Amino acid sequence: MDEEDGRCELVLESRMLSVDIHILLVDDDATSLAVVSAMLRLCKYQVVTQRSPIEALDTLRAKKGFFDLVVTDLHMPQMNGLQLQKQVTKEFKLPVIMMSADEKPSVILKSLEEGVSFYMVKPISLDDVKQVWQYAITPKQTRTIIRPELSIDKPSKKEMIKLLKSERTKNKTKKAKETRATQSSIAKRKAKVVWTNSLHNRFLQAIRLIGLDKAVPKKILEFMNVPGLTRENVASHLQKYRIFLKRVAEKGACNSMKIYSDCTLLRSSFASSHFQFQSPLYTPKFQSQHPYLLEEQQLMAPLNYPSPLLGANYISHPTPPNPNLEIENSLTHLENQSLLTLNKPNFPFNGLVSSSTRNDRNSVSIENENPNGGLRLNNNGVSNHVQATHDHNNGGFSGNFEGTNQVLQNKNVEENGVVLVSSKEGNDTIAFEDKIGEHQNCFDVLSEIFMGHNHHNQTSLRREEMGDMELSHVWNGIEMEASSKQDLQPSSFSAQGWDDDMLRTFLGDASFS
DNA sequence: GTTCTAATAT
DNA sequence: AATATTAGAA
Repeated sequence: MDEEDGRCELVLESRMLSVDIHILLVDDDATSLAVVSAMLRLCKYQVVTQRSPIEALDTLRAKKGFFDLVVTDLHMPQMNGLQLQKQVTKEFKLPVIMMSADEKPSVILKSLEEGVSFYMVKPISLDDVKQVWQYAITPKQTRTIIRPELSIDKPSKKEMIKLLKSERTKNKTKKAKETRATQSSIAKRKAKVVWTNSLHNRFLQAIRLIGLDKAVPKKILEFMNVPGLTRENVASHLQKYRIFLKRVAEKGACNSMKIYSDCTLLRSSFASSHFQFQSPLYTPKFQSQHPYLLEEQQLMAPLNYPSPLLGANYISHPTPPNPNLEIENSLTHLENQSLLTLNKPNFPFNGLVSSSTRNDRNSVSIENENPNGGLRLNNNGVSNHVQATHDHNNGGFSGNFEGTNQVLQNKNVEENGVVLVSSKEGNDTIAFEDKIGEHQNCFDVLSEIFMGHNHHNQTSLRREEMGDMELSHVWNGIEMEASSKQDLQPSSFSAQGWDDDMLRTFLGDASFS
């Protein structure tokens, strides 16, 4: 292995960090091994290759502590990828990335369930490879937010072949040249922060706590309390977020239907590209299975804040309260209605959000927790229609309607993929479903609608844990949990429960007649 | 001098 | 399209 080049440079807070990521690559197929290895090296990882999983384990034993990550093929004769993963996790506590041409959801799910960190469908793209470092052990402090911006143009097939040739003939001059060019372009611009849904949720949470009017980059950064994130990162994101708010304010609630249909179109185009599933790194269950991830919990400690209505009590959470928070200055606004206004473009529901997977379907449900009125959905037996009845006793609207029809009236439901489905009677739940493999997890659609933000490359998928018929309440990341905890506070925070404008968005104006 | 924000670059 | 960078205002 060449020790001189192959460095992965990350820019973090104006300082250059140089981190070597050592990857053990296992694949019985020689061609595949060569290609993937070349791609990894192109992205400046340190790679050791191995044709046999048995020998791979020997290598790991011989060089204990040397590797940060194992990337393995799934189908191998002596020992398959999952067996290897099990052994690697048990013996070395190393993260394992699975590769396979198999894109059957059942296979992908099985792998993730077994504890694989990431599943890449072959043929592997350079984008896949660029992401790989995030699952390595080494750059702990940066893993969740900073990605090295390896400004390499996607090589054409010809270039890839050329690259492989130069690899084989060890054309070092050319390689060194390429490396230098790449590194100089890396040094020029900072690594991009990937605003994942969870990071964005944290951003929104911070804004809620501060108040939209007082939310400026420095303060948001302080509240977000995410190591490595800079004021500039937040400023940039805030700018985008404000543009989104403006757009929503200008178009008004009626036109947000248009936003919805735009989203579904976005989804359709995404659905044709191949799927990537990301492990739910932040769920406690996942973390408990992977000791090396426990540190991450501290890294992304949930925002915590005292509830003014609960006195000195903190909302139950294992982590200590955010020391940056000043109750007197920051939370007084929560006692009036401004939160409702704030919530509107973000997360209008006073309830719990979960997404899960059941059989071949993704589903997302929003459950209204407001005890004083809200939306009630009754199962009318038609799976892609929803019936809603508002609690009349509490001064809201009432009536039955088929929401899906209203929203998707001009669309072919089959094409759109996302359908509204009703839930158990009395559950106060709106649920959405789509088909795995044909469409993106509908959670991303909801993210787009509620938060004006959708990170298409990071589709997350949750497994159902309960029985067959019930949707499980698996939190979609730690920030969702934080936000649900906020919503569990007394309803004075969001006086109306369901937001009328949002209901119009989903259910159409006819529902209010 | 620092931070914010609109504009602009990548 | 998303994020970083910059320049001038606050």
